[in-house]
Formats: sequence, C-alpha cells, structure tokens
Amino acid sequence: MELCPPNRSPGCPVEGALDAIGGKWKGVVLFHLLDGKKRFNELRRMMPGVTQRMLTRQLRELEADGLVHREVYAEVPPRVEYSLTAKGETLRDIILALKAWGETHVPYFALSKPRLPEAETA
Amino acid sequence: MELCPPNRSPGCPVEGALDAIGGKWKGVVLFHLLDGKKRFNELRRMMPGVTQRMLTRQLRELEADGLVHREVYAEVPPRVEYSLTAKGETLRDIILALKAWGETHVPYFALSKPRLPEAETA
DNA sequence: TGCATTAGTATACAAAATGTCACTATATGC
DNA sequence: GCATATAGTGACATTTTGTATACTAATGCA
Repeated sequence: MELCPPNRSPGCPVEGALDAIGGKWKGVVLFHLLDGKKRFNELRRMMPGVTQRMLTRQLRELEADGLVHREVYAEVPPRVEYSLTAKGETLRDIILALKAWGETHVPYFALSKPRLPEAETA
Repeated sequence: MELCPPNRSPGCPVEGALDAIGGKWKGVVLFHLLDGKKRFNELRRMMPGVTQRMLTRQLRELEADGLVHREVYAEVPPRVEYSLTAKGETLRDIILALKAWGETHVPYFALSKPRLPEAETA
C-alpha cells in the first residue's frame, strides 16, 4: 500500500470511485448538478437536512477531486455558482443508475413512489 | 424527515443507494462476490488492509440490507460462505461501472494500469 | 503436547466524518 | 435604524468508522 498517494489511498478502483462520490451528501449534490449549474443556497434548499457547513465541505471536496467547478462572482450579496466539470459529467450514468437502483431497492423509496415529475424525488 | 424508517433515513434515492454500498469495504466485497461465493478468510486475503472486525461488520451490514447471503456450515474448523443474493446481483452493473470509472478517473489507477488479467486489480 | 487453522467476539482506544451553533461582511428594502 | 439575504468560517460536540490485541472451540498435524 506504499505506492498510493499520501492522503487518499484506495486499494482498488471500486473503492477509489466510492471515495469520490461516497460522502454523505456528494451523491445528492452531483445529482442536482446533473441538470445545470446551481447556486449555493439553491443547493441547500434542495436538500433539507444538510447544514451550511457540510454543504460547503462536500462541495470543496468535490472541487478538489475535479468533479465540480466553482465560479465566484464579485458581487454583493455574493454569488457563487457550482457546475459539473467534464470529469464530473462522466459520472452521470452512474448517478442515474444509483438513483434508479435506490428507487426500486431501497425499501423507503420502493414503497411510496407514485411516479412524481422527477423534481420532487430528491 | 419524520416519515423515514427509524435508523436509516436517506433523503433521496441516490443517497439511499450509496448508504447500501458506500461503506469503506462494501464496494470491494461486492466486487469480489461478483464472481461467485467466497469464504471469510478468502475475502480477507483478497483485501489486504481490512481487519477481521471491519470485514465482519461490513458483511453483516450487507447481509442486513439483503445484498449478501451468509451460509454457515456446522463444521470444525468453521466454514462460512458469502454470496450475492438476487438483490445483490442487481448491483452488478453499478459495481462494474464504478470499477471502470475508478480505473480511468482516479489518479492512482489512471496512471499505472498496464492491462492486468483482472484478478489483480482489486 | 503444542501449534496452526477457522470465523468470529470482546474490549479498549484512536481517528475521521459529520453535525450544531454562533458569527462575519455588505448591500438592499422597509 | 433594522431586518434580510448571500456564502461562507470557527469552535466545538457527537457519531461513525477504524485499529490493535486478546480470546474462543474443535480439529489436524508433528
């Protein structure tokens, strides 16, 4: 295991991929960014339960992994827009597959999903 | 968030799916089980770095989620075989997609992969 | 007799991830 | 003047995850 990078050291590609998207909120953030750029508070409102601090952290990690782009506008009040990078885009199919799997196999969702117009599901 | 099951309460299907496969070793365990049943120590040898305790825990959680089947043989020395359930099998494509993504996008793997015969990669 | 093997469990502890709460700056609307 | 909104940060508490070590019981092998 000594050939691995100092901080993160996955032992196999599956683990490596899960490291990148496996944070508590990362999958959800990526999912929301699939349909275009979002502002910080916009994301926050989309995920009730996430705290400001956690959202910031997850976004920073996604940025560090090159999956998300952060664009700061020097305005007041501040405006920051998050979007997927090209690398982030390569996760699209996986995220959508995870969503589909969750909908049919996670008990909580497998039950009560009377076909909503996609916006409410996450 | 009060409509969720007591212990696990993902806010969206993506999160729910990641809960199921997102443990430190779950993805890897599932990956190894893709090609058939494995004994406890067999899995352990396949993942250097995992401790007995962690492997036990991850397997128990996978079992609780209905993804893995645990078959105990009343022998001495004990023999326990782990295999994917039908539900676990439904993750095959996702696991393989994660592996492929990791191989091309996780820096550590993206570098030095001179096409190994699949057995060594994880 | 003593040691190895199997699939764990118990205990204690360390570290990492996640969470809460209060705080910031500046401009706009009332 | 005061509240509101934005996108955060800092100190701290808690929860989850991981580690190390020792222990189990029945059998095979030397």
